[in-house]
Amino acid sequence: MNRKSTREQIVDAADMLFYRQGFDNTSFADIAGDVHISRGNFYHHFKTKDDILDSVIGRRLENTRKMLAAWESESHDPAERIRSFINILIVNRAKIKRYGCPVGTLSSELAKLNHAARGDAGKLFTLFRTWLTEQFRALGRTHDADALAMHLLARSQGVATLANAFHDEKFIRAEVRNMCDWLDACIGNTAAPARRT
Amino acid sequence: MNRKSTREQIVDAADMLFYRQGFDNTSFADIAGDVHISRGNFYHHFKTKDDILDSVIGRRLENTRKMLAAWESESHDPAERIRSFINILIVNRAKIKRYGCPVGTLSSELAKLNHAARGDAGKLFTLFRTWLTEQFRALGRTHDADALAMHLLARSQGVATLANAFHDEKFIRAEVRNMCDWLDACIGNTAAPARRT
DNA sequence: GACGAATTAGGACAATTGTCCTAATTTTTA
DNA sequence: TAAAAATTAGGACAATTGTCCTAATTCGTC
Repeated sequence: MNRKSTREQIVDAADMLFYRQGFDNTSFADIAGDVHISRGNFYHHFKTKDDILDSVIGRRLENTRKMLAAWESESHDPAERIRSFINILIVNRAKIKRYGCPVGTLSSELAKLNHAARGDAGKLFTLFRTWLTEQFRALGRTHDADALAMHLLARSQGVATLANAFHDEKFIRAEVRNMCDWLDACIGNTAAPARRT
Repeated sequence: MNRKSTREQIVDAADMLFYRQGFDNTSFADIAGDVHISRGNFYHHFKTKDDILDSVIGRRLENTRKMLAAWESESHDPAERIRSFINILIVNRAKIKRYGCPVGTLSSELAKLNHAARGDAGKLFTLFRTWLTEQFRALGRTHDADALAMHLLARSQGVATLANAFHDEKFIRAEVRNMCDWLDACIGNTAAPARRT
């Protein structure tokens, strides 16, 4: 048993619903229905809807940090670590096909809403960017590590967007192979490496 | 003078607002304010908000077809045509930085809303996909033309998403160079070509 | 200039939204 | 067990939403 606190349950449900339906499109009623509490009960745990969003983003940031730390402990090889990043597209392929990338879609939505939490959502991207940069630097690509990190980040974003638009999991697999080949070409090679498409 | 019809003005304003603020986040009041008409006037031109969305998507489809036709008439070289596609990231860089890609963000939003016009919005992607596939086929990449088209489409999507998230135009320019290099490596070469990052 | 059609303004309508209050209930503490 | 604190339910509240009705106005045509 050991039930989670109501507050935790709210953040859990909100996290999932914001991902599946979008932040703006998710109402207090939606979350309340999921958690099986009354709508009026929210105010005791969160003052505003934006407060829930802040908690959700905080939770995602924390989970992401844990995931990155896990990848670091699983392998000391930077290339293998980067492959762990690339591979989340495969691990989460079913959800990505249905709802897109949780980081990218939230960032895009909050940008359109011109929402105050825009910057906080961007921190999720920064987390991956900084971490990837470190790995590429460890690979010896000291001078263009950040550019490589951004490049890889962009490609995984694009894959998620198209996989969602075309409802295509096979495309994810093909592009993951593509990215792994690209990574192999990067390894221990400062000059122009070969690749295939 | 030769003023546009009210209906056209509504679609114009809706097109812009849906792009900048998102479809769901744009109200009748927003559009009415832009066109300077009363809110009650809408029903004479459109029965529902979804009807406006349909018109906006239809307009975007038409404009996209015109753009593709223009690129075809401007050059008979498939590679040059593909470069025209890549270059829209540069042409629209300011808007992309602020609002992301109009195709990708609409597609993502309608997916989250589970909106009926999801499929229609996807046709915008299909338009680019089919056209790019034709160009790669003309380049001699007959067996993997569609994969190359999807790959390029995904990369431009990712660039738009990250440029928006990080408010970074320089990144757009860098990735456009990157994509052009990749294209050069594709030209007249069925085997694995060289590239740089 | 008069008539009919097209267009427009203004507002009613029910539904939903986020917010916030109060009272009841449960849980914790002494 | 009794008092205090934390939690919950239910609903009020104003604002906004998309929709749709009616009356006034503008327009083109004879």
